Amino acid sequence: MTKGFPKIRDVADAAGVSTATVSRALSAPDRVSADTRAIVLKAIEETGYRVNHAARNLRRRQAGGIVVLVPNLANPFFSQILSGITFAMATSGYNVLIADTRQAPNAEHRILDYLHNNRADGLIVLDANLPEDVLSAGDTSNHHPPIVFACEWLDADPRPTVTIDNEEGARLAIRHLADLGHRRIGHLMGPPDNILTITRAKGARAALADLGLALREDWFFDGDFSLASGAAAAHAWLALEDRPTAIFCASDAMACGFIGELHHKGVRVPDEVSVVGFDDIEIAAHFVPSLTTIAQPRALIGETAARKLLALISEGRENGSATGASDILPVQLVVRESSAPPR
Amino acid sequence: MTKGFPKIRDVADAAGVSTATVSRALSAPDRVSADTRAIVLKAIEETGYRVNHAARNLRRRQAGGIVVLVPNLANPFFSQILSGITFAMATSGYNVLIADTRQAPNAEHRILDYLHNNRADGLIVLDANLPEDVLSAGDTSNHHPPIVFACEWLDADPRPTVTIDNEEGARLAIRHLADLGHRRIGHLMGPPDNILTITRAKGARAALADLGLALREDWFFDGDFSLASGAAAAHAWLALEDRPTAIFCASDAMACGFIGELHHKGVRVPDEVSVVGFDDIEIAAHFVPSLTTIAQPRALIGETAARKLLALISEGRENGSATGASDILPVQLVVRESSAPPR
DNA sequence: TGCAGCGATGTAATCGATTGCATGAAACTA
DNA sequence: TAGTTTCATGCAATCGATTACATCGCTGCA
Repeated sequence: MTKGFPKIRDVADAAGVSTATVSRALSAPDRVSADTRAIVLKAIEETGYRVNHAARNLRRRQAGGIVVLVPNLANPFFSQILSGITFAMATSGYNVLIADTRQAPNAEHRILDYLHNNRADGLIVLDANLPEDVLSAGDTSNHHPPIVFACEWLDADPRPTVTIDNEEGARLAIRHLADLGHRRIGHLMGPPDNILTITRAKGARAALADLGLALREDWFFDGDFSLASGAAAAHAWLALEDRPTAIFCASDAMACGFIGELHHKGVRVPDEVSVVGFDDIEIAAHFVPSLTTIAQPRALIGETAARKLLALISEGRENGSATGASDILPVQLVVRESSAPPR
Repeated sequence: MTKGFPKIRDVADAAGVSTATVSRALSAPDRVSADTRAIVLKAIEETGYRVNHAARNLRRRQAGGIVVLVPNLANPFFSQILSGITFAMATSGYNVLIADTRQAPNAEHRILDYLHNNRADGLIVLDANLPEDVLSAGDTSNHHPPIVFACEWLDADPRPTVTIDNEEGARLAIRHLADLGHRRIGHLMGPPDNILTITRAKGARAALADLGLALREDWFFDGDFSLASGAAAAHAWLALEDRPTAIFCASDAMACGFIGELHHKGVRVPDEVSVVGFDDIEIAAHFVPSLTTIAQPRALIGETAARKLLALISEGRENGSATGASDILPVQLVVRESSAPPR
C-alpha cells in the first residue's frame, strides 16, 4: 500500500462534492442522484481512486474476508471444494483466506485467532478433527463469527453443515457389488476418528446386513484416505487366506493406491478383485482400469457452503435469528471398469 | 467482528498503563521493560483482547495479506504450490488470499483491484497468461505492491520469478528415452501460448537434435496439460501410420490420460510405447503402470516464492532498492515402469 | 552539584472511509 | 399559502490501533 494514493477526499474535491457523497455513490448508489453519481464515478476514474479496505473495514466493524480451514491443501479433493468457494465468493466483496489446519507451527493458536474475531467475518471448516477446545470455543463464546461446516461435521453439533449422503453412498457401492454377484465384500476405511469413516462404514455394514452378506471384521481394512494407505491395504488383502472378492474403498485415492500396488504384485483388477472408490476425483475416469466410484459434487459443496455462510453473515448483521438448516447433497454411483462379476 | 469486544483501551486500563505501552508490548517488545510487558500480557490474557487488524492495517498503511493468483485452483498441481506458500506464510503475520484468475465473472477487473493496491501487500502470480494490460499495469505504474512470479513467467520481464529448469527437464526426459534405445520419440505439448510449453518443447527439440534423432512435426502433439487432452492425444497417436515408440508428455496429467486411453484401445504401456511425464504428481507412483517422470519440488517452489515476496515487502518498506534475482530450482528424473526399451 | 544521555512511558494526532444527524430545496397536501 | 414530507447532500464524529514527540526519572561523568 504505497503512500501518495488518491483518497476519498481527492475524489470529493475533483467532483466538487463532499466525501460523504462519494462514499454513498459507491456503497449506496440510490442515495445519490443519478447526475451526481455520474460525476463522482468520472472523478474516481480520473483520479484512479481505489477504496482503502482497511479504513472501510475499521469503520464498518468487519473484517472483509472469510477463512477456510483446510486439513490438507495439497489434497486435490479439498482444492476442488475451495474452487467452488472462491467461485461463490467472487462477487461478494469478501476475500477468501485459507489456512491449513495441519500445518506447523502452532496451528491451533493461529486458528483460534481466526475464530475469535477481527480476522474473518465467517469461517468454513473442512476439518472436523480439530482440537476439541478450538471448535467448542466457537460454540460457547458468543463473540465469534458464523461457522459453516462442509464435508465433515461434528456429531450432535447444531451448527449448519453442508455434506453429502455418505451412508447412501456406501450403500450404493455395496449394492452395486452385490448386484454384480459378489458375496464376499470388504471395506477399506479412512482414518479411525473421522466422521466420514464412521458414516461410510456404517452405511456399508447396514447394506451388507440388509443383503444378508457376511460381515467379517478381517475384511474391514484400516486406511487414512491416502494413496499410500491404499497400497498398504493391498498387502493386507494379499496376506489374507480367505479373501473378499470385492472391496469398497472410502476414497478414490485409496482405491488407486490399492489397485496400483496389486498390479505390482501381479494381481488383476477387476479379474481377481473388484474395486469401488468414493469421490470420483478427476483421475478416476482415466485410471487403469477406470474406477467405479461414488461421485460427489465437490464444487457444489463449496459453493453451497459459501452461500450459506454469506446468508449467515448478513443475517447476523440485521438481526439475531438463527438459521441452522443443513444441506445434504446427493451422491451418485458411476460404474466403470474396476468392478465386474466375480470369477 | 462482534461489538463489545475488549479493545486496547480496556487492556491499558486493566494493566494500569497507556494504550501506547500495550501496543508496544505487542509489536515492539524490547521497547517496554520486562516487568511491564508481563503485566500487559497478563491483562491481555484476562480481558481476552485480540488486536483489531483493520485498525492496525489502517494505521500502518498496509493490507495485512498477500494474494496468490491461481489459474485453476482445482488443479492439484497448483494446490501443492499453494500449500508451500501457506506454509512459508504461516508465521509471517500475513494472510494468504486466493483468487482464481480464470473464474467468471469479470476476473480481470477483480485482479486489477488486487494489483492496484489496498487489498494486498504483495502478489504471487502463478498464471503468466493473464490479459496483457493486467500484468503490464503492475509493471509501469509505480503504485503497486511487489510481485513474484512462480512456475510460469513473462519472457523478458525483469520481475523476480521462481521456476524450475524446464529445458533441462525436457532434456533429461528425452535422453532417458534415447538411453533406453528409442530412436523415434514424440512430444505431447501443453497449451500453445504457455511459456512452459514453449520452454519444454525447446528443450525436447534441442535434446533430439543433440542426439541426432528425427525431429518430426507430426510427432509433436497438441495438448493443454489436462487429462482429457492426454486422452485425445492417444487417438492422434493411434491415427498415425508411422508412430513414435516413445512419448515425452509435458505434464503427468496428460501422460495419465494418454496411457488410460491407450489402455482402453488395447495398447500396452510400456510394451508398445514408452511414456515419460512431467511434474511427478502424487498419483504418478501409483499409476498403472507407474509413471516415469520429471520431478519438480512443488512445495519448495511455493515456499521460495513466498519468502522472496516477504523479502521484497520488507525491503520496500525500508528503502527503495530493487532485488530482482530469480531462482531456478532443480528437476530430477524419476524412472518407473512406463518407460522401457522399445520392442 | 549540575547536566547530558538514555530508557521507559504517556499524550494526542493520525490512518481513510462511513454514517448519524442536520440542512436546504423541492414536491406535495390541505 | 403555509405546513409537511421527501430527497439529496454536507458536516463532523467515529471506528481502534500506532507512533512522533514530549516527559520524567535515573545514571554517569566532569
